[in-house]
Amino acid sequence: MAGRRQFDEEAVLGAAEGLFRAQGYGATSMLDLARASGVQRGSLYHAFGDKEQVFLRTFARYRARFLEAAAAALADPDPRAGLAAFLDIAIANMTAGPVRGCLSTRLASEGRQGNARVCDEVRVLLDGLEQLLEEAAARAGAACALPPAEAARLVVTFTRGLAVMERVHGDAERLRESVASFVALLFPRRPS
Amino acid sequence: MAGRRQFDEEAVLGAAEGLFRAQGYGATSMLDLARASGVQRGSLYHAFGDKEQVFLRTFARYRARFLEAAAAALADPDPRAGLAAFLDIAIANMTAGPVRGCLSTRLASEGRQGNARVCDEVRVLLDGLEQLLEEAAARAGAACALPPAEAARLVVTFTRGLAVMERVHGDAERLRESVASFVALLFPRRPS
DNA sequence: CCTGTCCTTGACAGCCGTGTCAAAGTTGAC
DNA sequence: GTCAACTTTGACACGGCTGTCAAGGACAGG
Repeated sequence: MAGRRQFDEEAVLGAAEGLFRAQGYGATSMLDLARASGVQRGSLYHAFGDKEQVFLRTFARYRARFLEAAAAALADPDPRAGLAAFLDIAIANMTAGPVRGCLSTRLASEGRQGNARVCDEVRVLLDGLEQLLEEAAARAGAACALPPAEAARLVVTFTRGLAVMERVHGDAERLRESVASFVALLFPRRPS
Repeated sequence: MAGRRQFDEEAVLGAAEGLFRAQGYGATSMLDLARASGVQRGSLYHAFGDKEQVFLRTFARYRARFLEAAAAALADPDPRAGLAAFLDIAIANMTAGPVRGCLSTRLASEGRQGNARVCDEVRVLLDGLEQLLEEAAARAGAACALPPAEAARLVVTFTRGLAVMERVHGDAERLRESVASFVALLFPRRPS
């Protein structure tokens, strides 16, 4: 029952991600994490320190994965298609799989009141995303109806709104309709 | 120390609104409500029943106030100005005063996991808002770059995104910049 | 004045969550 | 084989939150 570490750290972080995503940071207890991962609470304290550390490890993993996927989608040579692909990923990210909800938006909503460190980490993710979007918008040139910086901020803000609407309606199709409207607005079809 | 009710119910609901706004539903305890309102916990249970009832009373009051203000702003004969005025109100709603944050977005983020009843109430508010916006967009006619229903949903989604960004950056000016970009997109200036 | 009704207050039991720790077991290196 | 280092496990003390309740005070109507 002891000796070398018994549990798979990746599996724990995966379980933690699901819980944080569904319940947020504050409402998730170490007991929840222990139950969901099948690891004793004491072992988690021993291995990670406390909940904040579990979170930081979980979120770093999530952020890397998310930004990588976003960059890949935005790399499409057609900027309009790239934006659409990115937004598709964003929707899939919050509606696919057993656990719904957008992790970063869930965390962001708790604000600094919840945990300042958590809030800072979310900001880093959103700033990184804004950077990617701005570069993509810059590549798009005049096809984009707004200057790159403005477009990037608007897209970030819009995706946060999508995540909130997912919580309220739980309807992925509805989100896709909003995305279509939004893309049409930001990348108007040229009357050629 | 007893006899007729000692406290002002409105004052209690006002304090409750501030707490729910800043901390959300789940993270606000009856003890918090008691401390913030200066009313003993037992009295609150006696007068309201439980936290959910306090919430429902608080939110009904908030919703009526918010929708009324929104309708007033959107009544502007110039639809573009109406939308801008509404978005100004939305920003003021989440950045003015001692307590920051948007109540409905904070609540929405907790989703059904938090409390299904709470989520339902928020949906009622957002549906009501969408209705108002759709009517305003219909009045705007071709000045609005999207069909009324799509425009309305997009505006609702966008305001939710604004609320999340407020949590992350706490910067009202930044929100106003996003609003300006968004209005420009939805109500493009005619090259006359 | 008296009585029923209502409100306030402090206390209680029960549950949950945290963070710590000692006991006990396992492993790998020497 | 021995030993040190490490992990697991259950237990503990502590504090917060909930919902309830009995005791007691205050008010209004008869």
